[in-house]
Amino acid sequence: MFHSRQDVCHSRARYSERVTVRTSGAAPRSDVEAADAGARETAARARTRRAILEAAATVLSSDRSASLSDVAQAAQVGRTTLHRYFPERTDLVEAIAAEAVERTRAAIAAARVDDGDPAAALRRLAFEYFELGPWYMVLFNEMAEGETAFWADAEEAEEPVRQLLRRGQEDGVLDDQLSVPWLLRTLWWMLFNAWSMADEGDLSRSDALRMALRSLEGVALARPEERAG
Amino acid sequence: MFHSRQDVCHSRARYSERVTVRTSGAAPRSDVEAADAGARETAARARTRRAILEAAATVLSSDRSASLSDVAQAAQVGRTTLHRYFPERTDLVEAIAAEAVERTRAAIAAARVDDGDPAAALRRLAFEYFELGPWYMVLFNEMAEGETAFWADAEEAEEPVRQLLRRGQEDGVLDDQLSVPWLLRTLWWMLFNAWSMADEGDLSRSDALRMALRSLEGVALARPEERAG
DNA sequence: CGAGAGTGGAACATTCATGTTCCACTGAGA
DNA sequence: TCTCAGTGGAACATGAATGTTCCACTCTCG
Repeated sequence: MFHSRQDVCHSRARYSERVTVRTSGAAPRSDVEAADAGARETAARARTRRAILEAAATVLSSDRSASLSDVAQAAQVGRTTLHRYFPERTDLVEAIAAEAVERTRAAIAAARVDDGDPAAALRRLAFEYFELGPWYMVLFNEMAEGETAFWADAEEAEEPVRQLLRRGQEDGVLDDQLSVPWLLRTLWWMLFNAWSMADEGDLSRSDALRMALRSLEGVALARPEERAG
Repeated sequence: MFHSRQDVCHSRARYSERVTVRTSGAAPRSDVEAADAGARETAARARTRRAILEAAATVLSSDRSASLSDVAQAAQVGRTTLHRYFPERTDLVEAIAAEAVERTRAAIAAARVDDGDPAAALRRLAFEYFELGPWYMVLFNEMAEGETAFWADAEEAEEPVRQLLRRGQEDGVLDDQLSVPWLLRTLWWMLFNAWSMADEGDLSRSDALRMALRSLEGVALARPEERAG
């Protein structure tokens, strides 16, 4: 099973091999070499790279089956150029994943998850996470299986959040009948729900966020009145 | 945008045309004709059809990018045979969609959504819906855009559920701060969450269902203590 | 004014899922 | 036994996305 994904990986491996194997004596003729040299990250290159990444996040988040042409077009960049920066689709997705993890860390830091009331911290976190919408939508669309490396990174980055949830449960502020992984995933799903409804235009972004927060609190907050039962 | 999906539809239209256009006088040589004649639904054909549909639901729900070969293999059927029953991928997905809507109606009926306490009815419904897992996972995987016909059917089939939610809100049993569409989608997302976690083996099916129900109630049930605020 | 980085476009090769055809095999019923 | 529906497998055709190369253009910087 999962042949298609595997095959993508194979072809990538084959390509990388071809690139790296080239002994330095060979004529540095092709465009790939130029890209390789550009690892120095000129200002121009950095800008282009950002544009592509940004566009990719937007396009791939709203249309799971968008082609690289679509991405290039959205980035207002030739398909060739796109390939210069991200030789294969995998590379692009990996870059987006890296960016997503990066932003996740930033969001967690900004939410100050270790400070004060866990419920308030969770709320702050949800606000921050909400901004990551497109980035994670891409990942959930593109990466069905495999890509274990990314998920490991993401899990590690979210460790503080898990700690927050545990703390909340211990303090009796959060429902301890629900497991930490469940709560974490619920957080994400709530935000996905909000994102997609906002995307489809059924709802304003702010209304979506409001409902997501309210729902999240409904799920995660301890339910004192039930404790008797 | 969304070219690829469109193109699939185009090719399908082209094919159908070719089939239907054939005037009855032509020599009934090809396999397609045989399939056409088999519309009588022999017992054997019905069984094969079921097997394919069932396998498709299983495979396509757990692996979004599974090929028709994978499906055929899972159904223990030749790829040729699969194409005899469902000439194009679209046909297969449509059949699954139809089955899903069918089962949705059945689930709603079984849950007796119009009877008694809305909260209890919602709980019953969640139990019933939980069984539909694979069928809907396929649809959410395959049908990114378009397929409006299906979604219309699905929406129509779920009208009783919307009515239930409205009733619950009017009775003060369900939270009226959350819109009915939001609640409905939340119900589905909760179940998805449960399905996927169970699929990945992180959780037993029953634990997953338990948490989903508890979470759902956390979201949907009115929160009396907050009413003061 | 050159030189070279950065780019876009046309074009080609490859790969894969898909759709389609044809033929041989099997088993159940007339 | 003959027949025929149902099937599987090999094979070919197609179309799309992808990966890759080459060339011409346009800037900017020396």
